[in-house]
Amino acid sequence: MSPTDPVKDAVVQARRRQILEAAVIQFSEKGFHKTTIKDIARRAGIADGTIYNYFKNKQDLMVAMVIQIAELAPLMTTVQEMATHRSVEDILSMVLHNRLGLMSENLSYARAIFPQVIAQSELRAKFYDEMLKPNMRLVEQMLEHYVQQNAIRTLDSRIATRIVFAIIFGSLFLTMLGDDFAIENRSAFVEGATTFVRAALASMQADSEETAQ
Amino acid sequence: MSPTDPVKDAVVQARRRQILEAAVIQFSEKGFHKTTIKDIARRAGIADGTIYNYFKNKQDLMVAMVIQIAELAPLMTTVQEMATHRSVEDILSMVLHNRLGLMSENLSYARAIFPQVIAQSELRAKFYDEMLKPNMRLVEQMLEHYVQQNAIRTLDSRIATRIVFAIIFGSLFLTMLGDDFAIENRSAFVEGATTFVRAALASMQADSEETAQ
Amino acid sequence: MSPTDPVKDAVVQARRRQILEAAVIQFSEKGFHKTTIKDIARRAGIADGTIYNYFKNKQDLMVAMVIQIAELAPLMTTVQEMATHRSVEDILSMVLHNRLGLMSENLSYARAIFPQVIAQSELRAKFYDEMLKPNMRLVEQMLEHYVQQNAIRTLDSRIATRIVFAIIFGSLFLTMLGDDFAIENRSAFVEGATTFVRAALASMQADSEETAQ
Amino acid sequence: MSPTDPVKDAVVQARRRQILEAAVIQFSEKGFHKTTIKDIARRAGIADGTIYNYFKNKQDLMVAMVIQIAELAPLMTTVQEMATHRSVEDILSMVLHNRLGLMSENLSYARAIFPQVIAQSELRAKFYDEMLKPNMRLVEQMLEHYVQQNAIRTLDSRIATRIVFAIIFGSLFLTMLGDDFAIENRSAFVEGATTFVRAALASMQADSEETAQ
DNA sequence: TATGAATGAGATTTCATTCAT
DNA sequence: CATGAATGAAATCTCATTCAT
Repeated sequence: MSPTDPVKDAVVQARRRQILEAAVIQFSEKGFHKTTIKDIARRAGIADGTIYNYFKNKQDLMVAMVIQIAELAPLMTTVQEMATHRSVEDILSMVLHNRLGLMSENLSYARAIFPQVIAQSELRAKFYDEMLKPNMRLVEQMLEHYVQQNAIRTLDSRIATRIVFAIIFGSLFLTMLGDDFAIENRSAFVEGATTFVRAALASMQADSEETAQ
Repeated sequence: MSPTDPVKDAVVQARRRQILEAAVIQFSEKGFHKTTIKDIARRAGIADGTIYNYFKNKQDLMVAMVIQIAELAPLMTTVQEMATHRSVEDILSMVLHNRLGLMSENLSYARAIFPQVIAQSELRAKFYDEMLKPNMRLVEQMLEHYVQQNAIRTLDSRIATRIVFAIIFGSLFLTMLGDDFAIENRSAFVEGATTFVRAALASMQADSEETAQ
Repeated sequence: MSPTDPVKDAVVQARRRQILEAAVIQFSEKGFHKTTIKDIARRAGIADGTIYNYFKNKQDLMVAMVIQIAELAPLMTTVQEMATHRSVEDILSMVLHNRLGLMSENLSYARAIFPQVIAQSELRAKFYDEMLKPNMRLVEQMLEHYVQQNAIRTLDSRIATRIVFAIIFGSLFLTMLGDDFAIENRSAFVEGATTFVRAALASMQADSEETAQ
Repeated sequence: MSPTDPVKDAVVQARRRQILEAAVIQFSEKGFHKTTIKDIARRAGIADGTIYNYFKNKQDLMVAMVIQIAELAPLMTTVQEMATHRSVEDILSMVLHNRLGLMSENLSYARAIFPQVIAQSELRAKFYDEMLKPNMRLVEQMLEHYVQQNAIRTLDSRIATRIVFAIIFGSLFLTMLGDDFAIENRSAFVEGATTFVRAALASMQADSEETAQ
């Protein structure tokens, strides 16, 4: 068996997934610190010690989760595909839809990782560098592109990007804080947010056109 | 000395504040769990045991912080004062300015409490009921008021409210995640967000007027 | 390995016994509260934490001791075996011999548990219900039996029972208080007590016979 | 004010009594270790620190209680008064009545001190030397006296003494263990015990007379 | 003398991690 | 690889005692 035996590799990956799934559930229910390795092992149906064959330590489980979240989120390709064909508004609508959907589908992940991502600078840096920054950069560049084409103006693209991401993470926040309305009317809320962003862009575009005249 | 002796009361309050300040700093730097009672005591310049003369236990420090944050935030009166004199856009601008300012001034508090507020349902409920819900309700009612006056239309006031609060908390989130731009260009960002919201409202209002014709 | 694996079970029982023995010695020497978990662990030759794999907490060690004392004391069967063949005096002699012997052989246990059995109502109830009450009831019923056969009279069997048990526990008490004579002349004392009880019964029986005539 | 100022002395004694009473109640209810100095101070209606003006430390409260119990129990004089006038049986009856009565009247004291008296060798020695030993010695000597007068025989006076005291402490024990019958039928039980001891003595005396003939 | 806030030593308990089987 | 008992560091919290007022 070579060190890259594909069968063994698949087994290892399956085990890692099994453990991570158990950990996500536990962390999201009880928080990182109140969850014990025993809790995770029980839920995964394995022995405590086995976890240490797949993860360096408890903290490493969190790191793996952040990485997995980052990998789970291929905003890039989707956006790039659309970028050539659509208007700014369409792109931003799509981003909002896509991200908000992703987050509510993975609410357990969010509850599991965000407390630690906020609290631990190491994890924070990882999340920012591997997930947030690339995605923001992408949207930013796209907006720059449209600005240069005079399709939109006035608003600094870095600020606009941050407003969009603020709406995304803010929505997640409201959901995590248990706001019933945001939870129960998710699709209406997503529509509303999209309309809102579209309206703002349209308005500002109109303004800039007027100014340009 | 009666149980409500004012001098003693002031001393007690001062001690509580001294301890809470030390705790906020430590929690925001190292997180709730990695901060020990000894850490807090040292930073406050007192003995470990003294903390327990002012707070029931470590968790009680968190609860006190959440309560203090809620008390620190008199959105209500401010909004109500303005509500009679200004336009919707002005009100929302004010809310955004006010809340975003408050949050970045209390970033330590945010870093200290949010990980636990997300992770602990008890704390979450306290934060939601005492801070978030009343403030959202207030903005919601104000929007309802303008809707009835035909000053704005189309957008469900509950959704609009949530978008505004999402922008607020989302911005806080980006800041807590260490987004340099949001931190370094706070005032520009606040301006941008305000402009954005104004533009969206204006646009939607225009739409509704057209529709109404 | 099933949850009732006999080998594992034996190992667990052995560990529990090892820990309990260490605890009994320490408790009897220093008392429950002055004995630390570390003391017990050291004497048992294990780590502090290991104790908690076998006992819920420190108090649980006391409970286990009381239960063990109760199980250690099969007065019942012994008495019942004899009841058909012997006289009252023989039975009571046997009970005295048996109990006094048991107690001085387990003086460490007595010193370990009685302070807590007296002080804690929960433990007191357990000791009374599982050890004292059944044994007293047994003697009581036996005396009732002889009373109905006219073999003895006059004395209320519940009172007689309590006198016998008072002698037993009182002797234990004197021993625990360090009365040298009671300790050094145990067998003479046991003989004396037996003679004493026999004499009392004989005398009262004689009285009742005279009265009956 | 001289160091033996009687007024001051009386005040000091009153304070000590006040504190000790509070301590006895608390110790008997919650046990020595679960009772805090604060508990005692509250019940006595004074401040924590004040207790330390009257007692060296918490342990000293126990010592004071044992001394007080010893002083409370003037068996000596009573016995000595009677010794010249009465029979052995009367004396022993009196001793039983007196001691059993004393103990049930001071059940709180018993519950407060015995757990510690058993557990702490220092306290045990004090109790034995100052309370138990003198009283046992007294009864012993009295029995010796009657033995020499041929009023009684056969039974070793040291053993007889211990049986009597075993009955006394054993009764206390049953009471402390919560035996309802012993508690509710105290006087019947005391009568029974007296009858029992009388009967035993009478019987043994008869035996010895027969043997002597 | 009385007070009660401050102290800090010390005990219990938890639990991540290791490692022999 | 899997297991889970053993480990012991570390943290919270209590409370007897002190001492400035």
